Amino acid sequence: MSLATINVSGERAAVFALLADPLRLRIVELLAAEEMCTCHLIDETGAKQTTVSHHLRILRDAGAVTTTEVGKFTWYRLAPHLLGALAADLSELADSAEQAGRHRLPCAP
Amino acid sequence: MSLATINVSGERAAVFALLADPLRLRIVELLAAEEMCTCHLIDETGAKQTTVSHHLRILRDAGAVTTTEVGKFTWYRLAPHLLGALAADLSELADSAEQAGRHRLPCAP
DNA sequence: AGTATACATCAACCTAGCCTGATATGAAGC
DNA sequence: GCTTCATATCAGGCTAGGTTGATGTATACT
Repeated sequence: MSLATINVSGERAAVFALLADPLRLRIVELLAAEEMCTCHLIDETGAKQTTVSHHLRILRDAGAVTTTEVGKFTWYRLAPHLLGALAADLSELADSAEQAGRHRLPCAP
Repeated sequence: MSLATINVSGERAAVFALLADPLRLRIVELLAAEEMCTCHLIDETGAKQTTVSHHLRILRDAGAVTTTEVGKFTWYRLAPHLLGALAADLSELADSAEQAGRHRLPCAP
């Protein structure tokens, strides 16, 4: 596998990893519906404050969310194109899987 | 958060987790292009046989791939609708994120 | 029958990542 | 200025999961 391929798969895998935790995926789903501040997310998920803050940091570090601070509240919204790009990638993958010829390569050691 | 919601997010997160490892994602990408046997996947990825076998087991257990045994070879193909369903879910999420009204809920403790 | 090949499983190790209690920071209100 | 509230960070414990060498199990070949 080429280095480029490793990197591409690695970067995409990193974005999938963002969605691979149930609580973090739930947070992303909530933010997909509307902008929310940390207190809402704690309320809606029922998770501890530190836990929610931990996952928000992961999403922030990955550039998946942006923040606006208003007084003592911090508002989170989804970064616009990250999910869209991933959805496009995944759809393309699913399509090629659908249309892939089912011929078998020779097994020639 | 309701139990149902936990489960839904949990199941979806589990599918995303399948794609969250670079090597496993690479394997899925390769299988999206054509049916392959283990030896091809080892070749293409450059990973050790046991490592590839380990990831194939995870994909098998999750129902993401199906196998056909031909002699001493095992052919893997992607399960047809798993990726498609996930792509649809993700696109829906991305769309709602795009169209979400940017009003802010009150923060009323 | 004996050997080689393809693949799976096992056991052990190691790292990444999640959860949490304690603590820090910083804005609001009195 | 002190307290309160919202949120972030830190440090520690624990678990899940990735990698790997050794080993098991078929199948194919001679």
